[in-house]
Amino acid sequence: MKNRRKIPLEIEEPEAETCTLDVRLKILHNLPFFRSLTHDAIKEINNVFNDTKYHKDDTIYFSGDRSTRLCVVASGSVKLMKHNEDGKEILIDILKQGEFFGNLDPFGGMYNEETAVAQLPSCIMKIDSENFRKILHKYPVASLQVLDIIAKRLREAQEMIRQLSTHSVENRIAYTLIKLAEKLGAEKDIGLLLQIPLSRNDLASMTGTTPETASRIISKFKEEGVIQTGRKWIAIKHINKLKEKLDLN
Amino acid sequence: MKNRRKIPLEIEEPEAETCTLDVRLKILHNLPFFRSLTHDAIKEINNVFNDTKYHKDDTIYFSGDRSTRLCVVASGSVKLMKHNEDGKEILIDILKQGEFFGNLDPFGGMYNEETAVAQLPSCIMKIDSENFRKILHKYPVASLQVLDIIAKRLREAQEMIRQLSTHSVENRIAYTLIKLAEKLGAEKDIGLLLQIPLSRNDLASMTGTTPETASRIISKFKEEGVIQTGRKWIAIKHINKLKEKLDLN
DNA sequence: CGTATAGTTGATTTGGCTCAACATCGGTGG
DNA sequence: CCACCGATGTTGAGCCAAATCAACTATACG
Repeated sequence: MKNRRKIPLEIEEPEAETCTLDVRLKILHNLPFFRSLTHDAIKEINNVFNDTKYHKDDTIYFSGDRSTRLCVVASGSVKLMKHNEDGKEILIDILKQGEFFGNLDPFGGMYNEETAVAQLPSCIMKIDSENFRKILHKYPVASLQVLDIIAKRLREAQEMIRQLSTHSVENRIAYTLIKLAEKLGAEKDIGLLLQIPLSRNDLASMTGTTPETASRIISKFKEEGVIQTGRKWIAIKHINKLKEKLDLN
Repeated sequence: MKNRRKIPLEIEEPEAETCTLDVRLKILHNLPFFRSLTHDAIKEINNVFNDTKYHKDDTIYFSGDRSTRLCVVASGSVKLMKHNEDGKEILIDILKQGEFFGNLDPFGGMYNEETAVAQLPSCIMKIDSENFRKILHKYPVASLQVLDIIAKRLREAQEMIRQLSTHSVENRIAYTLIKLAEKLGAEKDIGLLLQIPLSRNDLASMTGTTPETASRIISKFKEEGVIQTGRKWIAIKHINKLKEKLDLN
């Protein structure tokens, strides 16, 4: 009856130790905001970065920590979250290789707004935001590109606000699954497999609901044959059906 | 019993026609991101801007419009909002003199994400975002400052998301009133008067609720003596009491 | 003044939260 | 290799905050 598989199906956990000079240069070069810089510039920039490896579930920094570092995911995956006084948490974003996070405005806020946790074994390249600003100052093109990325995140946040204000939980979960699929989906025989360990709790805190409600909706989607799931994994069989759900309401 | 005044109390509606060269230069100079530029640079920049006057409730642009303009509020006040298919709308922000909005990324999105409406008679200075980028490219300091502003907006949006996910409507309204008071409050005998026409509907769409619920909460606050209100205006008598509300829950 | 718009208030309904009991998975150590 | 246990996920029942629907009042504006 229940055709869910017993095994989490090969979620590849990337090696943590991929931070050789070569890899670093390549990553820096592929960063959207450094892409247009020369090789020499990248080399120079590389010197200002240092990197740290994290195990799964290690905390990279805590919300409220005084810190002025900008971080780049060199490998692995990072969860950004906020938590309330009462312990409730919300998951802001999941970042993959090449995405950045942390503080890039040493004057505005000297402390971190969110908590960053390695979702998988990860290598994080860090730079003091003061230095990063010097780089941006020196390379205006990079500056504009960073601007675009932040602007995009702002748009996404506003879209989230719109959804929280006006859409049902079912809608929001469908939307979130689609987004995750676009970002982290890998074609498998079972469907578009989300290449991250995603618990009901994670999904709930991404959509502003409770694990119980998330579970109910997921069960419903499963019954409808739209997705397949197991413990900490989700695969989407019919992304179109999910997208249809967005239209109603 | 009800001590609310009959008259909207002097909300000064700024003149729409304050877009003389002098004023323009002054405004440009006071823009947070141009503040550090020389007078000559400002003059040069001024040439690339042009301005348009809007009456109250005029639409500056519609969500979805194809446009690559960046806008700056020279005078007046602008509402940014999104609306759903079903007509429901959310109010993203209210902007005053010196704040900017619109599209500054001509490559990312060529169309507007929100609708912008003049909340008061307003003068809006506009620049093609391509030209704005040229300016930013030329003046890296400005670029970094724009970055900081966008980053701040992102943080605010994320805070809003957190609140929508975890706080009660009463909390959110209290929070929103405090924010508005900080931004738009003017000391009057009745308290901190919010210098904008703010309907229950506006308040509701800023906090992700319905006008009815907003009205109920506002009534409650009024009974508690925390605020005074009338048609399209709110004055805060005891902002501390509002702030206390944030702590519970 | 009269009318349209904005705001209030009540009654009813409901989506989703809470609390609670139970099922299942997967890792660990015997 | 299996049994066990903690973490994770599921499901049900009851409840509550807030949405909806609806009737009504107050306000400003022409």
